Amino acid sequence: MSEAHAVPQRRPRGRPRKAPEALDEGNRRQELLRVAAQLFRRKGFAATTTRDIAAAAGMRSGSPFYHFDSKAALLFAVMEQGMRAALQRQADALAGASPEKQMHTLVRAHFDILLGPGSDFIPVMLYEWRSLTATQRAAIARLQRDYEAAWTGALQGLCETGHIRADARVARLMFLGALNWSVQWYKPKKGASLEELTDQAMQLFVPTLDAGDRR
Amino acid sequence: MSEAHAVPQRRPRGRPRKAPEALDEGNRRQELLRVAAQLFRRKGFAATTTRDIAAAAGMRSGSPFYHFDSKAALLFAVMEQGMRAALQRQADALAGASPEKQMHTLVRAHFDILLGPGSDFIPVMLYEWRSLTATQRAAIARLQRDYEAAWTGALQGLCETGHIRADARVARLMFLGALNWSVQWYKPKKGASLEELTDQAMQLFVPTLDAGDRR
DNA sequence: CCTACCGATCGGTAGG
DNA sequence: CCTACCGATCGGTAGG
Repeated sequence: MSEAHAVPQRRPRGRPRKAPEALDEGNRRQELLRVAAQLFRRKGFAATTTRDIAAAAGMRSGSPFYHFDSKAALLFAVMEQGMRAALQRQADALAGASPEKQMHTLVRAHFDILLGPGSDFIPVMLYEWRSLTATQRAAIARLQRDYEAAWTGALQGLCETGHIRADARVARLMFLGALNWSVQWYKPKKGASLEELTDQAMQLFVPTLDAGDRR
Repeated sequence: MSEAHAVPQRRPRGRPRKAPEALDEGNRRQELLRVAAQLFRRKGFAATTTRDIAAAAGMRSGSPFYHFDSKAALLFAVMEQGMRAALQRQADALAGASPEKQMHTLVRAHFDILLGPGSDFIPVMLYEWRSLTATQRAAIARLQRDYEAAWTGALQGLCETGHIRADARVARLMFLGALNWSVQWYKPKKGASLEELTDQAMQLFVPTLDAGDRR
């Protein structure tokens, strides 16, 4: 232990600073996003105050504005990060799957994105769309189009092979709607696992697919 | 927590009413519910001010509180009235339909409730659930259970006859989720009619049903 | 249902 | 990242 420095400086007001590590700033920002996503999901964007968010991150009321320009910027960052993570997860899953099981892979990855651990970001996107400005909306919509493209591809294949009777767009909207609704009723602890849920969804929507490809 | 049930408690003070016509007060109250539903749907409950609502109804800022105890009571009244109307519509539709077409009837009525003219009440319920108090939630949940009971009945029949492969509860959640999601993307003007949408949903969900019973 | 108003709270900022 | 603070806004109320 080194002896305490006798620094003659005026004692800074407030809580003594921790050691300024290089990664610290990014960590604090990330922590803000995490707790903001959680609160936005539970209480909604408008009903969540920046003071709520600061407190949940162990900060004072003005401090979130050191990391984000505004409350609106925080909401946007939550959705953007959520969509980027979702796209990554989707791509990883599809890369290691056979073409026949594409649909199953998409559903399984989607449930993980919606209901897996730490998954508040996409639910916030689904339920706070109207809280975005037009500019923000356009940016997130671009990411969503990439995400949906994978679904359109898989669904078109199933339409052409007669496994699905509806045009691919309507099928995609209905299918994703059915899955997205699960954030309203799924309870991780009790009930089915995400694996079982995936099987049930596949059996319901593509019953004519070979059981081997359905799972 | 406020007692937000729609108890029309009359305030003792205030200017004596003009013409004490029975319908007049109800009309203003009904108008408030209508514009509140519209605003709650567009901007969300927390982001809608009671001043917004008053202005949309052509009133001054304090006047909504003559008709409703609180903003929370207004939200509850919107959802309650929406559910009562939905139950009525569902019952009417089922009363005049053959048992085989039960499923088609339910889907068609549901689209009407969600997307038909003047249909802001149920979308508000779907997207502002978290803005209710626990007591309010319990009251609306009771109405929802009645609404879902009709679906459970129809879906159990389809499970037993092999038209649907999943347990009735999961099937109900997935179906209603798929339909409910339509409030996010359906545009009344362009695109399919509600009748066409119903046919597409039926073809997607119950492809093995006879075409005659599907429509 | 209007006028006039209040107390609380909110997003955000200056300066360190 | 904190302290101290501001201007705006909000839900709600008293009294008529």
